[in-house]
Amino acid sequence: MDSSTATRSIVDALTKAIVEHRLHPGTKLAEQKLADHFGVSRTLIRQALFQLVQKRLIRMEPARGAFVATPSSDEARQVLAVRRMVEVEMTRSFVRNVTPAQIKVLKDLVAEEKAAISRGDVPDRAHLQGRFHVRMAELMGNDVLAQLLNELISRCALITLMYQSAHAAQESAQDHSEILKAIAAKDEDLAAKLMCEHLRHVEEGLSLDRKMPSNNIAMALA
Amino acid sequence: MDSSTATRSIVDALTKAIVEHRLHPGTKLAEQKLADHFGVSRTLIRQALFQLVQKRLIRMEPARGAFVATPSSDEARQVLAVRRMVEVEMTRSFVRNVTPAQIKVLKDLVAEEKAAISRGDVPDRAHLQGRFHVRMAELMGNDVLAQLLNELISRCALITLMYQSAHAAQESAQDHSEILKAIAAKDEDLAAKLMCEHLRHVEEGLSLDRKMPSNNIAMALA
DNA sequence: GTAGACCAAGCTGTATACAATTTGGCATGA
DNA sequence: TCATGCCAAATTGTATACAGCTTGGTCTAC
Repeated sequence: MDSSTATRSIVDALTKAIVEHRLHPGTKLAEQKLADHFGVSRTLIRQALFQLVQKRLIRMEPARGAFVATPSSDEARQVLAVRRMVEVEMTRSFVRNVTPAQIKVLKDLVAEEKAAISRGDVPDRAHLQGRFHVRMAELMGNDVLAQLLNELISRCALITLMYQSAHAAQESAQDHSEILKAIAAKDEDLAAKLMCEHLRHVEEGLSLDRKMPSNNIAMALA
Repeated sequence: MDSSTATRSIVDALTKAIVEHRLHPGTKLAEQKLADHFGVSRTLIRQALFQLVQKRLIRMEPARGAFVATPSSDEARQVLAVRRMVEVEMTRSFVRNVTPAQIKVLKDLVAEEKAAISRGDVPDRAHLQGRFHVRMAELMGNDVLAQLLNELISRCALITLMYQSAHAAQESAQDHSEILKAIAAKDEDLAAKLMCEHLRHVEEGLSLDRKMPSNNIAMALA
């Protein structure tokens, strides 16, 4: 088995668990437990953990271990400020070259998102909420942009888990619908404005009450 | 010694060597040689290499090893497209709240940059060229933005090494001067326009002739 | 009963060992 | 002369060993 794949699959599994809110902020990630779970040695787990540190999804404290990141509200605001810079311009660029097929892709995505919300599926909801934005970047054919946005949005998943009120998810899906409508109408200014407002809504929707973390790693990764 | 620091210092040293053009695209990074150089075991080297993969500064081929990244011209264009999205908006935001002290910081930086160019110091030049942009983000107090820009600019350092013609560096420093002038005049639109044009200049300045890599790791890291 | 010291168990940080794969060169044969 | 096959050396991928630190609890002293 090649190097990348083994470590990478661990990184992906942990990333997914964190983004989908199955591993909560503050949860300790003990190396031996993860090693047992994945059936590998601690060597590979450590390699994966170091990569997650760079993705800002976990933090490592010297001699104490790895913990799921707990972004501060300051960090939350900064991430969203960056997303506004990037995504408003991305939306403009997207509208200029959008095709009907691309609109359909996004439309289906919004439908999935709403379905996940209405059936109360937290992992799917958290995942799909971000996919709308990443998918737009992918459809533009700019992989660098897509990967960058994917990172920012992974961090946002942690942030919304910590700070976002429950009903804000529905509002978010509705925003996506309206943005998509503006895109379909090729109204660049409106789409950009709605995207900007959407991201402001998310920021404004952040409150400061944290939920308590649960520490059941095995269940989260099952 | 704590985990982060040991591995991190290796990551930093290698990042610096790559960004400052002392390690050229395509150079093989043999683990044992790096381990000997840094006086540590391969374990730590591998941890560092995996982090560099995520920063897109190197690539790892299964069972073959790590090599300094050789970004395609497509990737170069995509990175610069993202930088335009981010930095045009960043410039606008910066102008709105800029202070005289901040302008002085950037002014000194441009002076350093020009000095490095005129004395033909390639490492300093490569490093300072990017610092102008990162410093602006830092001065805004948005660490997330600063780190993100730092990553994009590290990749750009590789790109300009591969594709940028020699005299383009001077042009770049001149652009920085003019952007700074517009910022000092608090002319938001002009500063944003100049920043956008600056990044377009960089992109247009890319040609497709690659330089040959040299493989002397020890000298590059000395 | 509380505070502080101390010890054992567990965990992290790093090095080393070993299996599996690649690489480069040499020999062989067309 | 050039292609092919094969073997030794080197390199990567993973596991394991071990030293040092952290943690949690117990025991003692006040």
